[in-house]
Amino acid sequence: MHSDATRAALLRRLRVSAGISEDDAREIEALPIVVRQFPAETAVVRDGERATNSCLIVDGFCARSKTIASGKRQILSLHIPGEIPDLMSLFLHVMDHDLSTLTPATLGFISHDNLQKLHRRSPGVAEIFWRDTLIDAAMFREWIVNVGQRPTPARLAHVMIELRERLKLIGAVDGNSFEMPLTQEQIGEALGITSVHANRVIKQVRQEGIVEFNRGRVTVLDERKFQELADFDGRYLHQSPTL
Amino acid sequence: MHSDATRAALLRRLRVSAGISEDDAREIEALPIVVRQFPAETAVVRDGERATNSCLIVDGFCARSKTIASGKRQILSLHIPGEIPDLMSLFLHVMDHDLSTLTPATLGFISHDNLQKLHRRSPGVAEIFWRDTLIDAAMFREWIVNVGQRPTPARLAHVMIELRERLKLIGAVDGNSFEMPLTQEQIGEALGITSVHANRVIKQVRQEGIVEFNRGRVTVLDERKFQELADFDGRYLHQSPTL
DNA sequence: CGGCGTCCTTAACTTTTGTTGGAACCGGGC
DNA sequence: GCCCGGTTCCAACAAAAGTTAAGGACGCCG
Repeated sequence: MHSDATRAALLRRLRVSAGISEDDAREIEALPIVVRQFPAETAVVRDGERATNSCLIVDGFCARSKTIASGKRQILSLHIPGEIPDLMSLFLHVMDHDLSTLTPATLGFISHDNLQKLHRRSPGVAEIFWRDTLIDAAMFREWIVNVGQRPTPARLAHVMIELRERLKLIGAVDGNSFEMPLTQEQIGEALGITSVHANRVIKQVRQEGIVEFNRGRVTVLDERKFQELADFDGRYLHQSPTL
Repeated sequence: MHSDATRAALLRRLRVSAGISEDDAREIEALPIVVRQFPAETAVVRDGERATNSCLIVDGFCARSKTIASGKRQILSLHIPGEIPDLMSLFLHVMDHDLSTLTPATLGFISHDNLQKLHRRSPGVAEIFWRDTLIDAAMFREWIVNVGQRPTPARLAHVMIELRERLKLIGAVDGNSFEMPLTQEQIGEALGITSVHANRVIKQVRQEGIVEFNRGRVTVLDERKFQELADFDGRYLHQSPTL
């Protein structure tokens, strides 16, 4: 079958994480997708907008965020190739948050019409996508815990490990290092702290020889300490479909 | 049709929030539900358990939470009659958080088998439930923002208003006051602060004449100040199905 | 009705985090 | 090579939140 690069990461992810059947894979391969390039730091969909497409990340990094009245911004999640961060807009038509690129990105747009049709035709695919939005919610739950309860160094380590575990699924971890293209300002927005405090925390874990963070790349120096610091239990990622 | 009290709050909520059809309502009325009583402060399902049922709150209040290694607990959401807090376990079989009662509660258990069958039979119902889990996720997103970015008095007010707006749907708001059966310890766990700080914050909003909180009941004294403090925009609750 | 346990309340003190402002660094464009 | 804008980094100080400890209110149960 014709399996183009656009869908490769998505199918790879679904195969590992959702145990997709070959029929379902074919259905997904047949989905019409319109590909478009975006520069870094650009809004893809904005809070309040009405969406008629959902967006597959083909290449690059994205983030979801909300901005409150005072102007403070909270990053809700990071997204990598193979993910469809705004699948929820299929049923929640008006966006309640922003989706934007972190890096230059190539995105594939899938119309809600076509997704709906596919669901009617193939309930199995519908379940896979439903499950995907449920995992999304599970990640939000863990993010709440991170921001609400963990000491700031643990927050940083936790976000890093979550990202790494997801990057592994698509084969994007290179030994002990991986991409995490955020500025310290953005790291602060993800962890619920200011950028200067983010800087303090990064400095601290660096000095303790646990992890290096440089120009959007994480390098783990002491895996044991890193894990211990992060208090990470990957069960919430629900990466095993059989469970 | 036989519309018993068990399903009343659920149907009321779905009618307002999801625009359910009469056929779908009949399907839901026909769902077998096993009702059980629970005392206050009791686990219904625990983190790590494998669920074969989902649980409809018929009466009483529940909360979802996660506990980290250090023993700290984060409350993720509050739940009221008519909601199915663990609908997600339909596809994410092993729980990644706890569901427990806050008050004495009567809960109705719906087997995953019956839910699956209903979805196959009636895709419209499946979409309604899917939408419901997506709203759940939207509430988590807002909860992240609350804990991550808002000053603590605003956090408190925001959680209160969210609860109130949801209680309105099932007709459980009595003028300017409504139930919120949490101890100050639990409020702290919801807001990501300690119980003594929760006490400070409650004292402050009380002294400013904004809101009273007493033995699990909220009484709003100054609605304007309350709204302003909370920075509340209910769009994320997606209570209008047409949008 | 007295005692016990839970929750609420507060104070004093410590630690964490935010704020402000500025210096050093770094990469890209000219 | 050099300037420019955005990061990164840092220090000094201020504010917010955590910790510990203890007294008081309140309801429940014996």
